[in-house]
Amino acid sequence: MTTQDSLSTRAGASAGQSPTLEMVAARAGVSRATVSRVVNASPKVTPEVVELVQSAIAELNYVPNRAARSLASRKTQVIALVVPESTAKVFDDPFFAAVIQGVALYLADTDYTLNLLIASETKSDKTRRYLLGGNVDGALVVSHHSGDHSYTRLGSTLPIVFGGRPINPETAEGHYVDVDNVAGARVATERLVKRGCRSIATIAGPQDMPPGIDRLAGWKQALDAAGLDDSLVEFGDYSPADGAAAMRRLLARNVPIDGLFTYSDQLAAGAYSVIREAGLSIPGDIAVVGYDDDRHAGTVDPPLTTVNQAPAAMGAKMAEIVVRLIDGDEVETATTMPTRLVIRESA
Amino acid sequence: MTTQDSLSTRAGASAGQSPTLEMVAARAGVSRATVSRVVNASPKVTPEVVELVQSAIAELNYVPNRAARSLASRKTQVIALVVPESTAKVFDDPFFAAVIQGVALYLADTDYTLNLLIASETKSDKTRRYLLGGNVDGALVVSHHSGDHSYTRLGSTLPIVFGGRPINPETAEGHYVDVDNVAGARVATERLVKRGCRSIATIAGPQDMPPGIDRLAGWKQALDAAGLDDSLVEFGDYSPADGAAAMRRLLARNVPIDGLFTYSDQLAAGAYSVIREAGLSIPGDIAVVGYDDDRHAGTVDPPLTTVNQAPAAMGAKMAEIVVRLIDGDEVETATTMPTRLVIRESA
DNA sequence: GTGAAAGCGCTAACAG
DNA sequence: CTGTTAGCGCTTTCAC
Repeated sequence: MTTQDSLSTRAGASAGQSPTLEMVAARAGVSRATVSRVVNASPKVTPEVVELVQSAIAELNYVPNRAARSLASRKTQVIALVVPESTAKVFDDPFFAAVIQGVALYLADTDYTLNLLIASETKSDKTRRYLLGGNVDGALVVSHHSGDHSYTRLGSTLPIVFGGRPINPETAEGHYVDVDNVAGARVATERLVKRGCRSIATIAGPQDMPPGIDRLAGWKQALDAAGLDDSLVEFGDYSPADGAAAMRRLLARNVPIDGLFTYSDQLAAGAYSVIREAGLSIPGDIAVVGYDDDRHAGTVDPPLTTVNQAPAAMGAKMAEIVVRLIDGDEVETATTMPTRLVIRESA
Repeated sequence: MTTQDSLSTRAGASAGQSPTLEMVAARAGVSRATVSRVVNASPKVTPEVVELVQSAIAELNYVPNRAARSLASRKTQVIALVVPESTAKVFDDPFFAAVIQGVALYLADTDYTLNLLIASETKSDKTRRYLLGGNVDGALVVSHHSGDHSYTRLGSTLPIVFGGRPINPETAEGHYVDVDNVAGARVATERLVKRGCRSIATIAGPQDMPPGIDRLAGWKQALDAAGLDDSLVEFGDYSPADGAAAMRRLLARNVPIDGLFTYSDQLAAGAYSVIREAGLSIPGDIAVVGYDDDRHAGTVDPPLTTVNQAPAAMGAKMAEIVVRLIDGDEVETATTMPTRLVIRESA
């Protein structure tokens, strides 16, 4: 008589309750152990029996229960992808979005499940405990701010790989895969040099994290190697607006500039508008090279020459590495992904 | 002496094996059932005992084992976020990225875990079975292509909510949250009308999916209400290049145009360049309103007046709804998120 | 090669 | 309000 109807939502399954391993065993006329072996592709099971079990599985449309399997095997088959909240802007960044995509795509072909976890700083404890509480087999951490390598400590307890080099590799534990930012920036800048630019400026990125530091370093290397002045640097953060502001500052120096390398395509977009406002042409007056090869790079006017980092590949690599780590393989601590200069029309 | 150090990665756990509920019980001098009650915040436990148990939990740094809990309670506490692979471009789209972020953020405050699942069309079966195999308590589906509502069928078996209205709401099962695209487009167009524009064109989006259809309809509604001509429509897809091409076609009609509404900010960006090429000014000659309020909207020149959809809020709403559905609550099938006109300088 | 038995860590009636 | 008793569905020695 009670209003238990709302329960139906859960109870509704009455029709086809998920078949259990036991039901498969009964149907195939073998023991549960055997079914388990077949499911786990154990080598020592008679081919005929395998056949038998498999068809039973198919007929019943059996799907192993993850929780049970996990409980019994003491493996979760779950890999956490941790995104520090301060870096939640990560989702705003095509680069990270692609990394995440790469991770998900790679894992889709394995038996691992991806646990997307955004970790708010206020409850970093909760996250930490979740990770160490035996709820995941391994973790991936992507973050903008190196400071977030607070998770670095987990490295000794749980297989973990970071996206991007930690601030202090010597100190940090855990593996990481990074893109070769200095080489990328160097090659980008060299493009400008070869083009004949003699006064090359840069709108650098945040210097509190590796990419910002490395790209600036790469720019310097190229300039120094060419014997050019390396004092034309202004800093920007992420948005086109930052790029515009930085470009204004650069122009305000009243020093002729014929080449520009920016920390990101977004920054370049901002610089574009200011350059144009100033009545200058691209690449005629100022040739510009960006970084990221984001989706807008090819459609801005003129199409932007930039550095492609294959972020999806990086994500896949990270995933591949945790999996290997979980399997107990030895993996070198650092993995560096190559970068590629994409030449379009801005330089 | 040996270089076995790297192995410590896995072996390190030897020190502190995760404490079990039983250990907590022993330490607190109560039964496991009581500890379980405390952990699950059961109302009927003496405050003193709660105290006792909680300190034992704290001391032991106990974290409940999800698999065991799930197995015993027959709930997984997992919500899947399904992203059809063809829509993997979703990660390229700031809108969807924000939706995902909204989902993750919302779930972070609940006891649910987010399972990011990219579903390749080739193995949609695998995905389907995974979802129905009792591995998740509910699912969220975000996709560009309405066709992907193939997952629509799961609605009757598993709590599921879609992002965006299905092609055919009457036929589809499951709940969905959508943004009010027609209202958004109408308001955007009305802005143009109020501004005094009498010849308002539109660069519409793909007509094979709801947003494209709805935004075009909203534009028409505003025009019809004002008694203006609604024949100035050209179609574009996603890129600025499409927008440029469509604008060219519009201009080629040789009909005076003083207002333009575009399906997206990207399309507007393309239109911008063509309008300028034609020697026309914005908003002087042609006022333009975009849609999406993407991160570039505020930095283009002139800053674009556009429609903001609060994608993160939509994601949070989707998450909130599945959770309610899982709890057995009744929730209206359709939820519509409001839209907001962001007035800048282009109109 | 296959089966039997014993749990994995936790929740859920059911007593008391 | 708290303890007892059974499992949840699967893996895993250990015999046969």
